[in-house]
Amino acid sequence: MQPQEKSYHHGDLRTALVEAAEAVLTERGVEGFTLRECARRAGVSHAAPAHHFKDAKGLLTEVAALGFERLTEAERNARDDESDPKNRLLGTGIGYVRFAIEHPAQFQLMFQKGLVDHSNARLAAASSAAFQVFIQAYSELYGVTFPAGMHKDTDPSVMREWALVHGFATLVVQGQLGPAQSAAGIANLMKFARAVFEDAQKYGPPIR
Amino acid sequence: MQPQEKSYHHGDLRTALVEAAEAVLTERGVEGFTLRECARRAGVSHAAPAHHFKDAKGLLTEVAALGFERLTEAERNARDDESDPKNRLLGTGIGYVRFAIEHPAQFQLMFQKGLVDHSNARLAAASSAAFQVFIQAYSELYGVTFPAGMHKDTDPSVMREWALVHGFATLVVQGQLGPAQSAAGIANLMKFARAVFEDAQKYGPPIR
DNA sequence: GCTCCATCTTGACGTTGGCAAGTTGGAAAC
DNA sequence: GTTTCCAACTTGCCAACGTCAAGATGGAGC
Repeated sequence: MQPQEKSYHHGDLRTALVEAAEAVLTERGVEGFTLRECARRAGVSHAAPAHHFKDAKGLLTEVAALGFERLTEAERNARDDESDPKNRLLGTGIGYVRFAIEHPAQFQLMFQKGLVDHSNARLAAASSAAFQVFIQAYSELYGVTFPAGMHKDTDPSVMREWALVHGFATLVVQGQLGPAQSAAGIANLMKFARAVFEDAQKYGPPIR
Repeated sequence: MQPQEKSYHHGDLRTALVEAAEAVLTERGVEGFTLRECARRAGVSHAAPAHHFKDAKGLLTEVAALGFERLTEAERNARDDESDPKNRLLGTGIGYVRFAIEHPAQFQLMFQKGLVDHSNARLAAASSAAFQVFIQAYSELYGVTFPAGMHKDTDPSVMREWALVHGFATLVVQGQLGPAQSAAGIANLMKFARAVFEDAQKYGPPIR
């Protein structure tokens, strides 16, 4: 950003494209994304991105990986907002939902098969990390341990928690629940999310 | 299908296009869908669909509405497969997941904002009906009643059930869990789904 | 001061969705 | 039985897209 915005031949085009892609996604949604628009916003020709990303999917994969890293951060932050240790798992889910609400297009991209390259190493690592925060919070709350690097589809109890949170987040993003644009709408949805998760925890396994 | 496949000027192009669209979605996924390919498969020119659907979104909306109607049927069938009345809610969820696994592209389409016209009456009705089966099964199991035509985002307990099922289904469709292509993979996932839902029910509210 | 090559540009190709204008042929009207 | 009409379909066009190939450019390193 700061170092010579107009060095013309150079400049940090790679990150500029990633930032442009995020802006396009935010403004126009996943299906409104075009590679050429990203190039325009970065101030380069339409063929320039090819020198930094193999193709459109390559750029989107980078954005998705970044999204998973931010999702992980959002989970951790919301978890650490909870003073009561019993609420740390709940908080993780709240952070998950809040990220989805605040970055709906990125969230949609991250979890949409075919739009990103799932064999990408950074993406896989970031995706796994986001899941690990979840499993860690579960382990701490219920006093159980799981093998490191456990597959996502192993334990029904962990899956129950993740599916609940992910289901709520996707329903919001997909517009199946109330409007998530205005600040009031967001606040309502977040309150509702907490109510749902608390309801689930109320009937959950005994807490150690 | 039967009546004069080649009347040339006529024929049931509307339904032919819908069937072609479903085939394209199945073969190429949501992002591989093109209106022109549908026209090709129906044996008409690329501009013919415009006389039956306003645009590509119009055709996809029809397909999505049909999908919701089939989802409703799948929920009911799986629910009625359960002899034990306590398992009728669980069965509804199983039917939901099975539909998603067997028609991943359609499922993705149905729940993707921006690809379909959400103001479409038939789509809204079909979507609502699919939710109603769910809420009905919940009511019967737990002996509570909800106002007819209740909004989706009203009751935390119902939402907890729906989000869990929808979350599991989307995670499967999005490829976050195991492979869902082979018959063995599908069977594994369905078994896992049942385990997750049973786990949730184990800790659910007291059954009347 | 020269050379090299990564970076960027220009231009092209094939494909898409959508619009406009022309064609066709069955059904309704006479 | 002929004519008229209009919904259904075709052809042709446009702008925009992603991607590829070939040429231009200019800073880094020698």
